[in-house]
Amino acid sequence: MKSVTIYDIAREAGVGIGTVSRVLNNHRNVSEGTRRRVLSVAKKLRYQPHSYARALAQKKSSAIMIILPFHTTFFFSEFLEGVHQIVTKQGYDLLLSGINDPEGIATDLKDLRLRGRADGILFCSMRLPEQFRLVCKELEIPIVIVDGQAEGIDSVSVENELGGYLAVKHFVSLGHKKIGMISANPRSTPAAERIAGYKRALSESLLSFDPRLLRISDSKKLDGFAKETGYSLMKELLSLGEDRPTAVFVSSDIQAVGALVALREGNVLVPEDMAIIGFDDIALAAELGLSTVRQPIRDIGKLGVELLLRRLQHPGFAPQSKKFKPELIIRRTSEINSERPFHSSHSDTEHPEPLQTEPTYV
Amino acid sequence: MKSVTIYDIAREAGVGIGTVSRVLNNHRNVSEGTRRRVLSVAKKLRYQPHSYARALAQKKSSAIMIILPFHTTFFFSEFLEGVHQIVTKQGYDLLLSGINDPEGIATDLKDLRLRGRADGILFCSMRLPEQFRLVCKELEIPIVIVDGQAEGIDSVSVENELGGYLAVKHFVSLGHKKIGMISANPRSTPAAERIAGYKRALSESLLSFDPRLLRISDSKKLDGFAKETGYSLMKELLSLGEDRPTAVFVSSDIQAVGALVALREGNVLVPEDMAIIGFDDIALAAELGLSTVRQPIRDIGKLGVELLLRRLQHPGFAPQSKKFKPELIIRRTSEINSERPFHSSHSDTEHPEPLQTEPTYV
DNA sequence: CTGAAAGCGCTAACAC
DNA sequence: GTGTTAGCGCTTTCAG
Repeated sequence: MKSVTIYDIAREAGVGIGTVSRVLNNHRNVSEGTRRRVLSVAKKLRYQPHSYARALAQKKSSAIMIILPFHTTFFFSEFLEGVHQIVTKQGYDLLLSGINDPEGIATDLKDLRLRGRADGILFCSMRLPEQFRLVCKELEIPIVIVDGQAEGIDSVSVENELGGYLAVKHFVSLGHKKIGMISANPRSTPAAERIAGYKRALSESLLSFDPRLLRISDSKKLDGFAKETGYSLMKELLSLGEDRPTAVFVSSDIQAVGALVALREGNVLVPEDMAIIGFDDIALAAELGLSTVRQPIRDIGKLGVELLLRRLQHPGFAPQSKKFKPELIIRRTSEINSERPFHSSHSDTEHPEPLQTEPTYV
Repeated sequence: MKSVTIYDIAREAGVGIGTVSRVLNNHRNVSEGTRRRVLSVAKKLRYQPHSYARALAQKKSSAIMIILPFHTTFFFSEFLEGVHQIVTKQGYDLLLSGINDPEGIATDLKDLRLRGRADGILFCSMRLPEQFRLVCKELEIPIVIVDGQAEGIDSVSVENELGGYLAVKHFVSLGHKKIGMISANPRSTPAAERIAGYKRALSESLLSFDPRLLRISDSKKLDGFAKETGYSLMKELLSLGEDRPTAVFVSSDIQAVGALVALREGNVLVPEDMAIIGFDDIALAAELGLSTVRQPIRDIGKLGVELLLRRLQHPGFAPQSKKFKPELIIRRTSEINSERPFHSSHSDTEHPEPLQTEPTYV
């Protein structure tokens, strides 16, 4: 390894390595003369600090590990961009750890060997295994949960209950009386909360809750946040015949996509025969004209790291649970009168110029 | 830092730290007895190795850095999953470094300080700055270029020329005579290659090349791989009036999405009045029924790291430039006779079951 | 087989 | 202000 170290530059500049270190780290108590000299030598030698050596000496890795399931494609790109943006600004590295199968998460986490590797962890969209939590506690690595919650741990998420409430209230304002819901497995907290919002809106609107109209997935896979779930549960709703709902709130966009397939197969017109609102506002939603409850995903990412970084600096704080307010995005699938019957999603109102709308990612 | 080190376990097991290290690293020359004893103590103390300390001592970080632009959303998720899968299997970490603005990439790369931080780099979807290349060379960090190429460097990409060729040949087989193309900025190699394929197919089919039908973006931003580009260039094509093409190959799906918007605004039926084929096969494409040239993105990711890891072990090899063959995916936007006039892509052939296929909406 | 010792490159006291 | 000296936790000779 011929790379240049602080020893090289110390020798060349005729000073001690301590001084070099001080200069490189912007410490005070360095005469302007030597500082300049050291700096120039460093540049000449094209010195690059060795991050791990520094990490060892400082007992601080300057890295954030983010753990997320690969299958929630909804998180990628935009979320990571938000995180990355502030992480790097603070001089941290981003360690990415994807989980292929949230079911087998415990095993995956075992291999993580995160001792000294990351100063903090961003744990996304999964239930935090108790075991893992303990390991981190022992290693004194703080965790921030994103898109989820747990007692005594910092977290940032969206007000799911409110989201469900808003969606249903919108249906009510449109005059719907029979409002159904397709939900993921309520053992997932977000799913449970969205159901709660659905129920609150119903009762507040003096609409009785009809258990037949609430279809809940018992799928373990992804807790039911999958296209297939939306498809099959919508089939169930359709089988109700005359009693089927005229509007359905679906607990995620990806399920809503499945539901729309079922509707098309059943020749049910959307939104005329059945209105649909999803949740998340993934890129697909905009393109498909799917009304939805939007999560400010990039901001969630940013706030997540901010919380984490703050805790790294002030470990004492009481754990916080931040909540973002979701936003109802009305598109074609819940419009009452859509002039353009078919593919008219670009009537989005949130952005004036059609082409500036939802930057589409996948 | 009260975490347990090899000293703790050495003391507890009554051996030297050297022995502990040997046991932990599965070295030979350790008696079965001590090995067992050390291992049990390690487990009891819940020892976790410190990755950075090890990295320092080994002069090997066991990490791969992946550098990609955030805006090529097409890469995320699936690509990272492919990479992650094999990276972790080999005991490496994944360091994610996103580039917000490929224009300012040089600056971003400067702050990377990758000395000792990563053993290798996966450089995706951007032109490799010469400066950066030199730095890596000096640091002896091998680079593999993904979705691009450069003289003397390992790379993996797709046969873009062939992709363009296939798309246009398909149009020809459908009877189209006036075939246009919307392209990103040809200073991007993939874009240039796709144009070449377009031209080859034309001449091979004895169709004369009409310069007016080839619209090329001169946008610097993302090299024109953006929805806006597709939109405005399609507007240009439409302004040709009677001379406009009856089929258009678009150099990326994301641009094709923009083009479709322009078509809808112009009341041009797809595919009746104009057929469209994109490139990439992002998830949106399936949902929108967009015909496209598919890149095996996950495999590209896998092969990329494999190349990289191989080079780490055998630095001597001559640089390789691997190419995947793209695959033409026919969907609604290039079908000749679709019974369901607009959004009826369910005739996809690649997946038998309806839910596995590309559900489109109503 | 195994213990002791010498680093890996850098930071952080601690003297001068 | 600046040089020197301990480590950080682990791997790797090198003796024995």
